Amino acid sequence: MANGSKDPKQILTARDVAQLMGVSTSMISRAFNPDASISPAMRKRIIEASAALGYRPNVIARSLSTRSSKIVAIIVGTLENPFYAQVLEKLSRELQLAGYQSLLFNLAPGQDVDSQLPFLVQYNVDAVVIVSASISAGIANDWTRSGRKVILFNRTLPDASIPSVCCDNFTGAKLAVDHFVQTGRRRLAFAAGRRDTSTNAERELGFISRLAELGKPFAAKADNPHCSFQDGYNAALKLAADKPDAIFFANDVMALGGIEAIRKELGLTVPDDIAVIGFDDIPMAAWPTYSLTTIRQPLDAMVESAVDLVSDQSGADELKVVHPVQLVERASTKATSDEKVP
Amino acid sequence: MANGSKDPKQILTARDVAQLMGVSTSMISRAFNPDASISPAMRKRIIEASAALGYRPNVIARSLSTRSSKIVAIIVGTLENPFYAQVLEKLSRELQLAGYQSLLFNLAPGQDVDSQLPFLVQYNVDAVVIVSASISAGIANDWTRSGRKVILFNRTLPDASIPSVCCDNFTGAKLAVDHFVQTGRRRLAFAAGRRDTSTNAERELGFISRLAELGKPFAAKADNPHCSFQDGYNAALKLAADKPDAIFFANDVMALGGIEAIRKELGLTVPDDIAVIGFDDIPMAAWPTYSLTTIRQPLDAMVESAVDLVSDQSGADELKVVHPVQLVERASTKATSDEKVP
DNA sequence: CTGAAAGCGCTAACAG
DNA sequence: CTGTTAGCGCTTTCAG
Repeated sequence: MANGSKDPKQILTARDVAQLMGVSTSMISRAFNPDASISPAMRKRIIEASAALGYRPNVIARSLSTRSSKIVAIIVGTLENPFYAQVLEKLSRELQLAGYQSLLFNLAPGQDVDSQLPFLVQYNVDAVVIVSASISAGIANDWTRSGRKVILFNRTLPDASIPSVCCDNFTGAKLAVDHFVQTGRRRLAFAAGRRDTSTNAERELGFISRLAELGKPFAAKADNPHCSFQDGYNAALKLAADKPDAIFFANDVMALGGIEAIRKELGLTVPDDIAVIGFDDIPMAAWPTYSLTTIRQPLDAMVESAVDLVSDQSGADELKVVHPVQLVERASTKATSDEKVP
Repeated sequence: MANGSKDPKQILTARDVAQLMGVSTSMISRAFNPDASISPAMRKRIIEASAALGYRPNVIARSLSTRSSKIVAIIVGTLENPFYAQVLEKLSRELQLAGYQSLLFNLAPGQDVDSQLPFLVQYNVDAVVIVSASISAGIANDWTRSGRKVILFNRTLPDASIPSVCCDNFTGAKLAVDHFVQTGRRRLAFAAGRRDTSTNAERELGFISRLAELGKPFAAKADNPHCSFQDGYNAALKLAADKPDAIFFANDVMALGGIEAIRKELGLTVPDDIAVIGFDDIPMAAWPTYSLTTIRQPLDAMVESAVDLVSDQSGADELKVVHPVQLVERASTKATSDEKVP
């Protein structure tokens, strides 16, 4: 019972360590603060003692003082699209490496970012990264004005000066058209994603404008609310009415759904009857059954840019980073029958 | 320039609101605290004024006082398996609904939980949910003893008294065996996952013991370090040497890889030549190409249990929740040729 | 039911 | 370089 020395709260504070070492608490604070004036010897002593005692500065208390929490909020929608699961994983990992922790906010289907932001202010987050969701320009500007960082990932907002990192969707779509044309396709169709996202709008614009540049006809287009596998499946069926010999899907998940529909429902083959190109290059695109030609987003580079923006002290606004894309050719667009996907 | 009233820091504190309303800061604190003694009228007035002014209590400051942050840490490994992406999504969403925020910790491939835990203590997290990763009994006990909650999701730790939520892996595996046997399969093989996880060990045990109960022979078994698509692919090839007519994979992702190998590499069909069962019931299992029979984990119920454990005040330790599983029959085990997966 | 006062654990001037 | 003194914004006794 009578545990003589201390109450059993088990967890040390800076003052405990200070008393134990016979120094002031400021000293122990400084020891953990890279650019504080403290003698190397003292710092070493403190760090070592802390390690031995198992003391670690309380981040909560620290952020109350500094008004900077070293935590960044990541706002994501559903993770059912593996691409976003990858984004989240890499982003949070890289942020960790850069010394940040990630507070995860899941947007329920109907929810919009704007309504969630006020919530975040309570957490003193240093930045919020919005992955593939939209935010209204007004709110975004309010936030950046109040000294907080907002970074869009995979979206841009033309009329607001918030930093964003994207890939070159426009060029990506053009690459798809060119590849179709080079491999002899004539009737190109497009399975669009949600109309209200910059990403999809850019892909659609790239597709259509390139087709126009080449003087090629445009077979058909289908719109899709959710960008899901099922949407891709349905889109392929709808587009089939116009007899396309190639379909560009706004993302890989939709393309996989499309391939399923082409095979199972229409009884056609890919790529012989219909060639298919997707966008993202998710791991599944490489699976033999699909072997999907796609436009690869340079995810690592994009994540790196995002982390740079988060940790950037320069306060440079209006930073819109655009990464180049690359077409990855697989069987879903090859015409030679020995390589075709059955 | 001369913005008379206040400095432009934009963000209100309890004291600001208190002064504006001519009450004490304690009052505004109480207004936001459900079980504090305050007159309903006063509370109403304060809540309304706060809403109008855009004031929200600062969570950081609050958790410094209360030593409870209303944030829970979720520790996950890779999200490349869609099942875990789903877990993360649902878990964080439900926690949000229950008033918690999720701090996400990504374990790099080599990293173990033990080394990360000390890190978490800094954040005053109310609980940590460890998803599909292992933790040593010693550390786990230390944590629970120091008043913090640790909850294992999809793992158990027999020799430690930490709460966990799992599905009935053992029975699930038995169901798979029974289903194979009932549909006339004779040479059953098992593609195991990592040996060092309770989940996989239970599945393996269930499979083998049921086979023994039935007096059936055991065709073959392959071990796999990563439980990935590629692992499943390789496992199928290795197991093929023993000519099984049915393979049970430790999870769906592996099963999908196995199906690919069976079709593309071995030139056999599913289910005619080899029937396949997976585990988890990820969305892809239902895709027509795979139409994978699988053991469904009741994810919603499991997440609900986890949230209950997090918010449970009863302090009841030694809570190991096990949810029943269910076999979902699809084409990968049907023998009738009109339904077979070509 | 309400106000005053004393912290939570840390950082940030300010002296020495 | 080091110690002292105030807070960060909120909660929580303790009086009244």
